[in-house]
Order: sequence, then structure tokens, then C-alpha cells
Amino acid sequence: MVDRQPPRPTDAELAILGVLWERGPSTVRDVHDELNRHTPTGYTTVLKLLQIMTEKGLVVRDEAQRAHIYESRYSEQKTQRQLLSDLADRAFGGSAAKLVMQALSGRKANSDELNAIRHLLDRLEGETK
Amino acid sequence: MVDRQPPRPTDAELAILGVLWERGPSTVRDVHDELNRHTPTGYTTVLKLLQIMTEKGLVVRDEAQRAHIYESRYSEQKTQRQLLSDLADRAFGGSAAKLVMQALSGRKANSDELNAIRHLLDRLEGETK
DNA sequence: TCGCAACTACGAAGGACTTCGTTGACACTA
DNA sequence: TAGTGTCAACGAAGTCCTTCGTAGTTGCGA
Repeated sequence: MVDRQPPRPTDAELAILGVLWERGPSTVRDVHDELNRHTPTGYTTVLKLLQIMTEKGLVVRDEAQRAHIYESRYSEQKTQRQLLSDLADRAFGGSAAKLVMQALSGRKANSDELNAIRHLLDRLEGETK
Repeated sequence: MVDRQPPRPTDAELAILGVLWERGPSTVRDVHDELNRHTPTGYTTVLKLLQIMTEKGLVVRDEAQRAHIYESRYSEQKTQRQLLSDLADRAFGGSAAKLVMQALSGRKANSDELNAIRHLLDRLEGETK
């Protein structure tokens, strides 16, 4: 079973993954149209990226129909955690706690968000006990 | 005053910045020796990177002596926040709160760390009021 | 003063990333 | 069936990142 660590997605790849997570399995045209709502992108550019992402194992492709259907191989959560763990290693000496504290003090969050975080903290603390 | 957004450091650049933050202003040799404690790296590789980083404005160089002295232009905190803000935009729809929650649930933190985060939350909530 | 050691500068090579033009296949329709 | 539009595949170009070899300069000790 070849199941090595998924590669860190690049910026363009992440944009595509975002569309796939939002829309679910999609054709190249779907993704292309969605991306073009915000950023002009050539159709073949998206196609090429999806082909490369297939090779890398970031997405899986269903070739049953003429228009192939692409789907993200990893969940949004899993990818996010991967990216965070990666960033923690590269820039925070591997400490997720330092990362969290920097993130909290760096950007303003509103009360609701702070409360949500607090609740999460409570739950985590409960589990640790 | 040309003070545009500092560019996102690459992996190799971040490793060098880490040394500069830890050691303070350093020569190429200093950085090279420090990096080689963990990862074999050619001297000229480090030199070239520092030259490029100077062009990019990531570090500043004091050429008064024969062995130039390099120093990070941005503090560790500022760079970390930059990276976090960047990641939030690219992978969390711009929400720092989502990022924090994912980071918390993704990796285990010990009680001390959780407490430190809780105190930080208290302080932030106080400021918001 | 000569030669060695350390330093900077330069350029090139290889790989990854991104973009896009072209080509050939396929399907639908008039 | 001929024409039109959509699709995947491929390759090439340009940029950035990373690494390193080579060359030229400088300082210092013998």
C-alpha cells in the first residue's frame, strides 16, 4: 500500500482544492468556471494543474465519462491540519501551541469566535484529564 | 519609503531566518556552520541565498567588514504572523479563528500550553469589551 | 613579498510551478 | 455526413527555487 505523506499543495493547487471541497466532484469546466469568478484563468491551465495533481495523488479522477470528474483525495480538514503541522515545523519550532498563540494575538477575532475557541479548549482539557 | 509587503520566505530562507533570529546578526560562515549541525549545506549555497534574501529585502547586510554581516529585517513574530495570515487566506477562507480551532484539535497540547492559551483568550476578551 | 586561507560575486544547471497554444479525438446537430 | 463545439493530452516557455562550481579579491602569516 503506497500511502506516503500527501505533498504540500501549492497556491494554485490549493485554489483548485478549495473549489472541489465546496462543489464536490467536478469537471475541469466546473472548476474553471468557478475560479474565473474571481481570477481569470485559462481552461488548459486548470486542466494541466488537475492532471499534475492526479499524478501527485492530490485528487482522484473518474474517467468513465468523456468529461473526466475530479475529486479531492483528502478532506479539507486533513489538508488544513497537514498545512498547519507543516507550518508549525517550519516556523514555530514544531510547537502548535506557539502557533496558536501567535495566530490569536495577530488577528482580531470577534467575541463569538473567541467563545467558540474557549469551548473547544474546555473540551480538550476535559479529554486530557 | 518603499515598504511593501515582505515576500513570503521559502523553506530554505526560513531555515536561515531561524538561525538569524536565534544568533542575531551573523556572517555567512556563522549561518552555514549552524545549519550544518542539522543539515549538510554548501557554503556558497548559504551565501547565494543570503544574497537573494538581501535583494528581496528579507535581510539587511552590513558590508563594513570583509565578512559581511547579515541580519533579519523582520522580527520572528512579525514573520510568523505574516505566514499565518497568509495561510489563513489561502486555506481557511481568511478566518484566523478557523485556523486556530483546526490547529488546536489537530495536535495535542499539554495542560500548561492550554492554560497559556486560555489566559491569552482572557486578555483578548478583556480588550474587546 | 609570496602564498595560503577565507570571502564575495557570478553564472549555470536542474527541478518545480504556472501558464498557455496546439493538436487530435469525440459528440452533437443541421 | 459535414461542420461546430467541447474535451483531454502534450509540449514548450518563463519564472522561481536551490544547489554548487569557479573565479576573483582581500587579509594575514611566514
